[in-house]
Amino acid sequence: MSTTPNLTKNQTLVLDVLTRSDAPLSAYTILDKLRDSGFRAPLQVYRALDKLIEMGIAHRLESLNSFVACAHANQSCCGHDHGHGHHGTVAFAICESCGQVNEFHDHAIDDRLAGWAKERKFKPAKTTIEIRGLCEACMH
Amino acid sequence: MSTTPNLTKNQTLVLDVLTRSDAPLSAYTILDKLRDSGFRAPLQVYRALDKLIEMGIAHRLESLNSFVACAHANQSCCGHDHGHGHHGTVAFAICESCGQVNEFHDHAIDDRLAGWAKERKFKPAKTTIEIRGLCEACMH
DNA sequence: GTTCGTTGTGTTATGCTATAACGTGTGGCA
DNA sequence: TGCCACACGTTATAGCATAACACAACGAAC
Repeated sequence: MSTTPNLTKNQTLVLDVLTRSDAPLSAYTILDKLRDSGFRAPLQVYRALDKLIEMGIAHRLESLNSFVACAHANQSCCGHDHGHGHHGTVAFAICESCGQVNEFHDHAIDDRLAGWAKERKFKPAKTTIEIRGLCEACMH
Repeated sequence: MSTTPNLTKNQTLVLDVLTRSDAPLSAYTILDKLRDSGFRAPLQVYRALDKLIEMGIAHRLESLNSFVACAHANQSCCGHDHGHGHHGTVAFAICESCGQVNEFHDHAIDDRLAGWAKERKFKPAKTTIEIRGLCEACMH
């Protein structure tokens, strides 16, 4: 049932690193972690990331210049399966203390943004929602 | 009634450049535009930008690594005046063809994000909402 | 199977974005 | 006067991203 196309060797390596990490990673950090696997240049990382993001398996966090594996890969959303649990726009809550990221989505927000866009005849291609702050564990 | 503190010389210069531009500018582009005014180093721009953003007079567009003047400076929002028209979170619609940016805010979205945060005891510090796409004029 | 286009890959070089570290100058204020 | 806070100036460096070129692997069409 999975619509995941087979990943290439480099894509698999990058995705594995992201999946094993509990915090976002920069492209250069990923590169360092993959030197033993034969990676030598940033482009090898960026090219793999581009594809993973295009497939919806990874996300870029704009406010951090770094990357995470999709937390909802291969999950359907609210009964609809669009491939990789592709649910409208994804939002991120990023703890500035511990670095942990919480990925979620909210149809009400999607609708609201879609409504704004429709009114103005603006055609959305990609939407970024990132909340930076402190998670419960770090507020003490 | 304005709560704007007096801006320093460098802050004024940077804000003027942003205000005159009809599209976001990168820090280095601002630097180039201010060489004749005596600017020599990126830090002069970044320091001014930091203050302007702190005051809410300018915004950073995370997905573009660039900056705009606040479109709502000195305006109150829905009857409430919090200084610089400080209304919850601001969202941006960015046209990837012409570069124009539309700044807006939506209380329903604010409420929704605040609700999510409250449920998880997450304390938001700064929220980024950016829609990239095509504006009406560029869709033809 | 050969030809050809597409896609992934490897490598070098370069450009853009942002901050560290240090020093100077100025104005307010006890 | 002496101190503090803050803006400013400068050099150097760190961190993020892509251009340009070359080669290899694969599949489709003939």
